[in-house]
Amino acid sequence: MKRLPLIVLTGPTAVGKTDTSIALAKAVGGEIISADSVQVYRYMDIGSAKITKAEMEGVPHFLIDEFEPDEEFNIFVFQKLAYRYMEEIYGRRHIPILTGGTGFYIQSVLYGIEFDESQTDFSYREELEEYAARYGVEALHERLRLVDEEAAGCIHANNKKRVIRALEYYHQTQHKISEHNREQQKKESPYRFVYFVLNRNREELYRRINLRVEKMIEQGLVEEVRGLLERGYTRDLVSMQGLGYKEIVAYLDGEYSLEEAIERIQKNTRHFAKRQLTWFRREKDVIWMEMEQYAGMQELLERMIDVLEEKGIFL
RNA sequence: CUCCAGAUAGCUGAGUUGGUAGAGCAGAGGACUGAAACUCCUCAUGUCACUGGUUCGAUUCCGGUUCUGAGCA
Repeated sequence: MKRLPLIVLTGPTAVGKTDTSIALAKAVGGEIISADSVQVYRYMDIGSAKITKAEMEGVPHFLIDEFEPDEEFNIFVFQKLAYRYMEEIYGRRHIPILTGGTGFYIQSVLYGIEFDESQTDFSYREELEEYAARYGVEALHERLRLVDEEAAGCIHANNKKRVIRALEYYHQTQHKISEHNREQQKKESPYRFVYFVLNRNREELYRRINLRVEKMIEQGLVEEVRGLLERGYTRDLVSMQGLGYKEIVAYLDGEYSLEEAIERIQKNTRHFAKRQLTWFRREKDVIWMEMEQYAGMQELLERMIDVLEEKGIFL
């Protein structure tokens, strides 16, 4: 069975993925699938640094602007849609390029992680949430230990969200999530893939992040958030937890000044970039591209195409 | 000028009734398998401004110096 080609292009936020993805897509005849948990939402453009129609330069893009901010979107939904689009792209004899900063999403597609068909059980989550509020996170963790000792050993009691998910998993499937995870971890990718991670030196990356946040404000991030609130999207939505959105909402609610909101967005974005790098470091078969090693886009592109040829992507 | 207050980790602060020091933030590292731009874990030797003195021992007490703030001119 011949493995299908897949290009992954990722890296920490503000590293320069968007520009690179367009150049690469044009060079290899690729179509882009966005692996970004915020750009999928409509009306969230400035804060998510969403690519504009003009910047796309005619390259097809998927999973951008496909959901309303109050629709449920998660990795399960993402994966299903990504596979659907990939099939279409292969049908056109094009190469899918998975681009975006959500490492978890990329992993789910690349390794074909299997998810249970059952729907998110919000009421059960809420029930556990209340249990934790009443008896403490330790007690909740103890409940997990009773049904899945291994998972309890891996998940810190303070990590309430993960503890709840592990309990939810057991509740829905009668199986231990730790066993499920162990099986999924063994998986080999069914694709002939190249996984590029763009990177640059930390100071430079942080400088770019700080600058980008300032630009977002100039471009009207505050107005964008105000618009979202006027449309009725509230701060408790998952989409509104996005970087830049939650802080501006808090500012508009009078919790702190605009200046402080800006500083918080910058800080939180730096932290996010750091977490992304931790994720990518752990991924296997990753090809790191240090941006400062290349004089410009042309040079970077040439190097990437060399790698693609070596790996037999164009076979 | 002041029988005034302060000078402690990159920043902001605690503290040591004299036995060489803790926090928060920043920063670094890590985890993550249906909320993932989420959530969570780990990481501090710093001439305790400088300089004399008292003391077995001073960052901690006393004197002086420098700087900062406040006040008075």
